[in-house]
Order: sequence, then structure tokens, then C-alpha cells
Amino acid sequence: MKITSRGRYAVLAMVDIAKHGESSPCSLAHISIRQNISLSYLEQIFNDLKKAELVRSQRGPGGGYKLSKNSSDIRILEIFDAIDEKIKTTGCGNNPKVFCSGNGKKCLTHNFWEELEGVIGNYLNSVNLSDLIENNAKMNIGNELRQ
Amino acid sequence: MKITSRGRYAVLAMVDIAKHGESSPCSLAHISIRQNISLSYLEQIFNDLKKAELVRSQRGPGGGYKLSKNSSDIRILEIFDAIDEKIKTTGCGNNPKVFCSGNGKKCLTHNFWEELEGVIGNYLNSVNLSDLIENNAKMNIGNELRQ
DNA sequence: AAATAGTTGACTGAAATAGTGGGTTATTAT
DNA sequence: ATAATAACCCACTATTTCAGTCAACTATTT
Repeated sequence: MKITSRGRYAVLAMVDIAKHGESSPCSLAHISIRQNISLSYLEQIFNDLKKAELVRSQRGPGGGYKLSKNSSDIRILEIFDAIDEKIKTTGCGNNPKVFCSGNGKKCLTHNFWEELEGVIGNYLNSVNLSDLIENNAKMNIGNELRQ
Repeated sequence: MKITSRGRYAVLAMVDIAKHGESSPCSLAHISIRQNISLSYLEQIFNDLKKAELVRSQRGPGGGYKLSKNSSDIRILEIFDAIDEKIKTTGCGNNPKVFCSGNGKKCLTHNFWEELEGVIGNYLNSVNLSDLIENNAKMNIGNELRQ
């Protein structure tokens, strides 16, 4: 169970932009250098981020990308959705027609995996870009569940 | 971000055994049929589960695997650990020497990914096999975080 | 002795991941 | 105008991981 580089880069690049403020657009070339991410790879990722309208682009010299809304209004889950970083814990992908076992019935663990999916989704939805800049990242949430 | 078949199968097979009770050992052949999992694949998985002492084996006719402790004492996280299903959200694997950026410093998002790792780990640690049999799987935990 | 069932290790096909590379188009500054 | 910049777009590839197969061997029970 791991997060892809694509997912990590997307969030990292968005934080980079958010950190730079609203003043002028950030070029991918700069992000690439600052965060040590391949430029071409960034281009692919930002293609998706733009389609999802999380960023706006500006071409030409001095151009780059800006957030399309306030950093406190962009949740990490939105970024995941934008780049199609799926949270997929079940084997059947939750398609009711071809459930886990293939016989149309949920397997013994299906509900559990769905719950896990919910736990992860809720957390990703509870953190936004400005939280990450403050670097507190809601440090307390995980502990509420500790036994 | 997804769980491998290996991880899903391991938990599913363990639930299968737990469900069958303490009476007689479960053969992998039977689990294979009941849960629709390749036998050879199960063999590999149980090799690890045995090494981690989550199950005990009995060879020969009538043999198979039994849980090594009470089903309520086996947490899902233990199963993940046993088969080396890592929860790996950071890019650097949390090795302090080669942190995210390669320059020894944590990237802007490092702490966030670690927190996510904690959230997932806590959940997996809060559910045991007997919870899954009852199929309630602590249905309420995910909702505590919902906003 | 035969059947059962665990144990072990090597091997393979397919898919996903993580990039690379080259070229095109729009915009700005000189 | 023109040159520089930076977004945009598409095709391709190497590597790794995943999922599963196959074959041979060993221990135990009936």
C-alpha cells in the first residue's frame, strides 16, 4: 500500500505554488528545480490539475501556473481526484455487478476495505494546502484513533 | 494508492480460518476453493504468516493451518506486517539519511505523508479478526473524522 | 505404501510506474 | 518583427512490481 510518485509530486508541487503566494505565476521549470522533479513529468501532472481547474496557466515569458482558488480551499483529496490517484482498497473496485468473489457476493472482508477507504478519504479531505504550508498538517487527527 | 491482492488475500484467508473455528486445521486447498484464490499463491503467503507466528501448520492428511492465538488477538496490522505489505506514503521511506529531496532535508510534504501513514496504521491496528467475522468492522470509526 | 498437505524455489507474463524526448503553440519583452 | 520563454501535446521506453504458475521435495496420517 503506497502512494505513487505522481501523487506525491502533485501535492508537493501544489504546496510549492501555494507557498509562493498569489503575486506572480510559478513556472514548472522553477518548481522542477526547487522540488527536484522531472520537468516533463510535471507537465503531465499539471495537464490534469488544469483540467480539474485547480490551477490556471499563463503562457509566455513570466508565465506559469497559479492556484485557481485560495490555498485553504484546496483539499488534498481534490488533488488526488484531479490526477486520478485512486484510493482503491477493495479488489472488485466496488462494482456491485462483479463483487469480490465474482459470484456477485461481497467477500468476507469487503466491508472492512471499504471502511479503510473511508478513513483515508476522510483524512485527505480534512487537510488543505494552507495546512501543509503551516506544516502542522493537523498533527492531532491521527492520535484520536490510537488505542 | 491501493492494496495488493497479496494483502487482501492474506486477510481474507485469515478470516476464513478464524471463521472455521478452533476445531480442526484448514487446508489451503479448501481456502483456495472457498475464497477463490490460487493455491500456489496462498502457499507463498502462508509461508510468511507462519514465519511471523500468526498461524501454526500441521502436515499430512487432515492437516492444514490454525491460528496461533485467539482471533480477537490478531490485528489486521499484524497480518500486513507479516507479509510485508508496507504502508509507504513517503517517497524516501523515512530514511533520515536520504530524506525526500536527497539533500538530507525533509520535503515540504514529508510530515503530512507520515501523518497519513499514522492514520492508516492506527485504523488497521484497531481492527482484529474477530471484528471482521462479526462483519461490523468498527463501522463507526471512519465517521468520527467526517466533516 | 499411498494419499494428503505443507515447504521451497525458480520462473514468467502482464500491467503499471516513472520517466524521456521531441516538437508545437501562445505570449511577452526587446 | 523577432527572439526568448513557458505552456502544451504526443509518442515512446526502461524498470519494477504484481500475480500467478510450475515443479520438486518432505513430513504425516491412514
